[in-house]
Amino acid sequence: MRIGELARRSGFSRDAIRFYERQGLIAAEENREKTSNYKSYPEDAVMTLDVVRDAQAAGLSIGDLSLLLSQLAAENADDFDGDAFLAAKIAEVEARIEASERFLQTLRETRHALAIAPYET
Amino acid sequence: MRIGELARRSGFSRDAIRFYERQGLIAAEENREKTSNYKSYPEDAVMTLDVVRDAQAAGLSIGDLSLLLSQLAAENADDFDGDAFLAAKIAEVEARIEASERFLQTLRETRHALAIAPYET
DNA sequence: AAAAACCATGGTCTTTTGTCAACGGTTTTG
DNA sequence: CAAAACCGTTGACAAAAGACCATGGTTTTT
Repeated sequence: MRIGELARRSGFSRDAIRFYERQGLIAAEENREKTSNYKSYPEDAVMTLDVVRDAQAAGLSIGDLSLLLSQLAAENADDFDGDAFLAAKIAEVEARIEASERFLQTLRETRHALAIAPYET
Repeated sequence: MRIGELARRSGFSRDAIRFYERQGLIAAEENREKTSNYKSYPEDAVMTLDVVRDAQAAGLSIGDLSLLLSQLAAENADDFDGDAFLAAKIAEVEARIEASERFLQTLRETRHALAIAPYET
């Protein structure tokens, strides 16, 4: 598919998609449309971008994601300890979720307090 | 307390604290140390910064936080619908937690797959 | 066949969240 | 008291994650 369709189906802008491609998160298919010079993206780019969305929500940087995804598709698992990296990222995300839940609690309590006494001066 | 102690106790750098102060997240006490011109921060700034840390982990921007905190200390709840804002932020954070958990699952599955077959080419 | 919509590339611009450096004062410590 | 550590202010700089614009081609629609 071309970038426009990918944008529609993924919910990202074309510019964002091009940016992700430059960062190595997704790749266009090898052979461009010969006549037009248009790029073509594989079906699974949509799924990859879905993961990217969640990963960003979880606080990962594009750089981290780039490492991870290249890791998944890696042919040489030698030059990089994937397990340690994964373990570290898992711990980070867990910590972020815990902090988010603490903060959620704060928000809820605040809301409650405002609902009870909205006109205190 | 002065900024150095606040930095030690909160875990933020002095520069970050000054930045937060400019953004209105915390405030120094009114009267500076007369002779020295040093600022003095109240005890509860430490707690505020703890909340700031969690809020950032939960994906809130400084701008959002600034609104929220000013809302909490507001004397006029009129010009701003605090409840709607809180409700929106609560929904956002909940969504982010859900996305984070989906991604966490992806990470764990990936780790598992790598642990089982680390040398696949 | 025009017009409208799409695409690639390259470059600039923006926002957010700080960091760093410099300068001149202040406080604490040896 | 001198050195070291601290403080305020200002201003420059930086990295991340895109948005935006211009240019010049390509498809699709009318």
